[in-house]
Amino acid sequence: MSQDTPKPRGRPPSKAARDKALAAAREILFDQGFGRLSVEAVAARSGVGKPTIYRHWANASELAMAALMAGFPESKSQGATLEHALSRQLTDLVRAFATTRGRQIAMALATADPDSELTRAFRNRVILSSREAGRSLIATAADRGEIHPPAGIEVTLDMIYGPVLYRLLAGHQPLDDAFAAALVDGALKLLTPAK
Amino acid sequence: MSQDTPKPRGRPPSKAARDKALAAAREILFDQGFGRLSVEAVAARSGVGKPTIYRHWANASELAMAALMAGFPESKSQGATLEHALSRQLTDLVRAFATTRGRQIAMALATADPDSELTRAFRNRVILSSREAGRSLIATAADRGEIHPPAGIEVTLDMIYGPVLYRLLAGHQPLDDAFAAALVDGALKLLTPAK
DNA sequence: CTCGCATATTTACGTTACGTATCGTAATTA
DNA sequence: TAATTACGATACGTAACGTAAATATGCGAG
Repeated sequence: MSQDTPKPRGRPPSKAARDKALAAAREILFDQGFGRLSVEAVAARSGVGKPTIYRHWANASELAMAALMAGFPESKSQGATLEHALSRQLTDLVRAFATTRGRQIAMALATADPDSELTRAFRNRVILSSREAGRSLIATAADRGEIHPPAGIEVTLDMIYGPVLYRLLAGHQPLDDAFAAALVDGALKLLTPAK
Repeated sequence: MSQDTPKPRGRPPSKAARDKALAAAREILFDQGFGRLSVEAVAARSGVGKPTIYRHWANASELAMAALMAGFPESKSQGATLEHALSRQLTDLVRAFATTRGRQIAMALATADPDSELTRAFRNRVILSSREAGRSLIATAADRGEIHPPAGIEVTLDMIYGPVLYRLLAGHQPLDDAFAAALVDGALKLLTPAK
């Protein structure tokens, strides 16, 4: 583990250039949308050279993911009871996805190369972190006897968090607080064994 | 209802050209993927003129949706019991989304103009038809007393069908038959009131 | 201090696809 | 026959792609 600094020679990558590109990308995403985010537009807006951007990200989609990831809130919801904790978490999550950013996230996710390293990071950070937080909430509640540990935890988690993406993409029903509350109800029904 | 033929003058739109374009689009989607589907490529492959394609569809994304829609199986699952019917339906659905087409559907959905008429049709036909089939399955089962009609039917449906899209996009777990079976279990747990 | 390296910046290039316009032709109705 | 409309072919200007070349710049190594 001592050789992880193989002595970087030459001019170091400019963090300033990287940050300027990310900031410009965020601005474009915010007021023009995902469809307008091109590498050329980011280069023009940020003053960073196009080849420099390509040295940092493979394409516009990866740049968008990086921009969307930066400053994404860590999901660390807590609460006295499982119901309370889930309620807080799902309400926040649904509200976050109800914004314009929600659709941009969906577009980035669908458009991105599924095998890319950054895509995996993006999924973990933005999509799956809430799911993992839910997993630990459930584990904690099971430990203190509040619920029985569910048999199929993976599918249970999918049934709690999947509907959010579903409504976002299909658009058949609104992403609102009532939806979050109903999800909590459903989750508890899944986690409470029929007596 | 008798005046719906306001006498179309001139040369009628060629159904042959339309079909050739759709066929070429399907071929390109099948062996090159969504990213390679351009209007120019479809025009070149089909022999249909580019302006003609634009006369039928607004852009490549709409053309892709039309191609993906054509020949999409109607979800009309049945079965003796609710469990059996759901099992058949969800197994088919999960298998359909596990193919390459699944990702193409997601990309089309995410990149399409959300307000477009064709996008709505696509959502209804490809994404929401299974959900509606599930709704009627549940209604039938409730009618014959197999289950109690759930309180929040919309969210219940989302919890059953949302996870499929979730796994497709997030890619954290496989889309396989075991997943479908576990979804059936979860659905029944939601639909069977705790005694 | 100077050398050499790796990156930044700028400019330019060839490619692809976009979406539109124009053209002459084919098909259909009045 | 005349009017109308869609067809295929072709060409155009624009936008963005991703890469290359040339020069400038920062930093460690000798």
